[in-house]
Amino acid sequence: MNHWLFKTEPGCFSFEDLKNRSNMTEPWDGVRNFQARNYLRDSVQLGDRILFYHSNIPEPAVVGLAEIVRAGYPDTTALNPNGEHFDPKASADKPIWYMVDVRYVKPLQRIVTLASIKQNPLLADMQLVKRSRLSIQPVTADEWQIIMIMGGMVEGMKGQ
DNA sequence: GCCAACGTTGGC
DNA sequence: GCCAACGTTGGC
Repeated sequence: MNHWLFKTEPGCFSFEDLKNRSNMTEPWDGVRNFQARNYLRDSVQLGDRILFYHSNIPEPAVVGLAEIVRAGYPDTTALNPNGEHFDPKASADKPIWYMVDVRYVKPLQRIVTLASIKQNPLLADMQLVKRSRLSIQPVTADEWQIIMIMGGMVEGMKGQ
């Protein structure tokens, strides 16, 4: 199983919004970056776990956990000329863009801010630190575990 | 709202 | 196929 970090602007779609969706599930569409697309198309698998990250706010942070409930499939919002994610180069035959479905799991006990991630030398190699603009990022098992500890999700380590 | 980082586009 | 120009992201 792989781990990922998915970024979103909470003003656009937040972790709370995900919780309020039917079945707490939402298609993760509109990704228009090739590197992120490649992850969605080729690497993200059913059951993979997600760090849900809020960007573009005063205190950017990982706020909760989600999971993949459907692996990559064509992002049809690229075919809708009236939608904001329309791409004239995409077609049903060659969709270009891909999406996955994600489901709400649970919030972190404590959010893990970008500032605290940057301060942790064990997380210095995280994509979030090194390539901050990428909206879909792989997270290693070690990094995941550290975030879980920082987020108060590991028994006996709350309050650290 | 500024600006650095960086991905994408397009002229040659 | 190089690389300058341009657009977007996202932290601050």
